[in-house]
Amino acid sequence: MLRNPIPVPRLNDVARPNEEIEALLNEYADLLSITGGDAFKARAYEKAARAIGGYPEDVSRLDDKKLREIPNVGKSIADKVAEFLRTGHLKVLDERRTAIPAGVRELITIPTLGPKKAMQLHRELGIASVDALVKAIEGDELRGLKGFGPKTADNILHGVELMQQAGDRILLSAATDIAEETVAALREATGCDPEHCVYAGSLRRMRETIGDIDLLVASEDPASVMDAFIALPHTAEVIAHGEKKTSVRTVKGLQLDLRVLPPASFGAGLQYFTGSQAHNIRTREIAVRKGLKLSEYGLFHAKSGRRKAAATEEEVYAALGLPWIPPTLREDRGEVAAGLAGELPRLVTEDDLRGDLHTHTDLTDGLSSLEDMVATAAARGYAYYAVTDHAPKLSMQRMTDEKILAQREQLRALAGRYKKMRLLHGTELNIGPDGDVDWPGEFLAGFDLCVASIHSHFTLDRAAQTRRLIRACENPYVAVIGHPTTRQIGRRPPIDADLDAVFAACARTGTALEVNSHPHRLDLNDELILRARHHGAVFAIDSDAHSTTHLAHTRYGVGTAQRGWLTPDEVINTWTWQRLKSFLAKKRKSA
DNA sequence: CCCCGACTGGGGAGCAAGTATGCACTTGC
Repeated sequence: MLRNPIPVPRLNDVARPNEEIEALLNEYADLLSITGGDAFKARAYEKAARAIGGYPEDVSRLDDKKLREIPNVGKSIADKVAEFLRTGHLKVLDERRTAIPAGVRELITIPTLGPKKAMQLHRELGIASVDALVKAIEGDELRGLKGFGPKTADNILHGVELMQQAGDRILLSAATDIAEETVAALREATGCDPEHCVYAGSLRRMRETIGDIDLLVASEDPASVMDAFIALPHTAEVIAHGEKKTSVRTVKGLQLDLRVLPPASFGAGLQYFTGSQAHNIRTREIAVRKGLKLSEYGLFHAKSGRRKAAATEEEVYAALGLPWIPPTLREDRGEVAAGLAGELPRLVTEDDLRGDLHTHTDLTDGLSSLEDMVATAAARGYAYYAVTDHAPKLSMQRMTDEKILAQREQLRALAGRYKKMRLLHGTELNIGPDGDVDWPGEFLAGFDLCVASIHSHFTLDRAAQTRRLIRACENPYVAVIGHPTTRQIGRRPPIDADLDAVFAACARTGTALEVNSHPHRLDLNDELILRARHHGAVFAIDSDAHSTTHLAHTRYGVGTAQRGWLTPDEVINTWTWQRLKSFLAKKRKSA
């Protein structure tokens, strides 16, 4: 079931049509499954939504015939897409929306609460929002309702809590899209200097979720910029509108703050509004000790009030005796001390990545063909690229020995076309409850590289989870542990395991830990990367792409890796193929 | 609803886990 519990705000008329239609079709599928009837129909809409969301071409530019060439899009759905593109509405969806309150759809975003139970709650108790459900549980109103025992109530409350941890925050990827679109629009505004129009805040630091978006513009003409900002089509409500700061809430409820500064203060403002607050407190302490005062307008001599630095961040940091500190490090995790000591890490960047070691094709649950995935990878300039489709134990994917061996032949045949990129044939193995994987060693030896991940039995106890992960590390053919904690932001908690023991096992056995770049995963996250580093483990920043468009998700993985202080030397897919090859070979020797 | 292989209709994944219930249903993968 494709759901998105975290509201993904979109600008009305600048959102990518593919994503807008994906959301619409998903909503329709949800409403179909709530009202019951043909389950396959709802599934068909979900599949089409996914296919359109991941489709590389802008669907608004496709005619009816081309629309129907998208896999899982037939006549009916193509007609609906065309209807939406033409009219901005979908009649059948509007009808369903009238019949089912939005809050009922919201209910099925609670983990463990599906369409059947949501509809039952609505039908029998008139519950039409998450809040109303929580109140009903707390008021013991579910007692006697068929299918809702005490455990179910507990699970619902726990699920709601999980959702609320993500709170009103949205995913890094969604916030990035909105911020980039808004910045692009503001750069066109009268009085805006395009060179000094950026986003700051937690988004610039690349936190995994974002509460609101801070925008920063240097201008001598603030009023014009503010007016242009308010006039953007996504604005639903103007919260504050002043000379220096304007805040709006978008149609999807996301807050955007715009601050306009004099050009001479831009660097100080950027430093200040990037944060984090804890980092700013550190830098201010240094300023105070030097007899200086740091604010969003600049670094000043405390006594004379004379400005010492303000135009660029580099200047401000330099005047404090610090090198420029990358925003992803500004969390008060020792970056100021490291900067003072001249020991800031040389962080891994997207340019450092020489390949992607975890990707899928339409042989399993991917949306793009092997040829398309490989061509897109080559266009990214990779030196090597691994195709790692799901292994048989994830039975929903229906993988067989024959299919994966046929894919290997196909890949080898393709290799001749790519002189600069080495194609690797791999698989994403399933780590069973005991730590076993799908195939025996002799079959695994045929792969160039194996990722191994947990896809089931998420609730084993701590000892069992730890044991299974360590056993997977000890498998000589497992090169990478994929999305090690299996958490999904706002959806699923991480498994309970003694991760320090697992990290130590990775370091000992020469197994890389994945930094999965999928915006819903970002797994390992920054804090766990920092912990794993201490054990001497190495990492792989992978896209886990299920579509050609997902290969670019590595930007979020790289941001997360930077927040974990990773250098290229610690990331195996920045290495040359020669070095990576010997890394893989060394572990296999233990077989 | 889509796809496929047929030509008008059938199949689409199918199981594990958990809970409530008394052997069934829902959820999630």
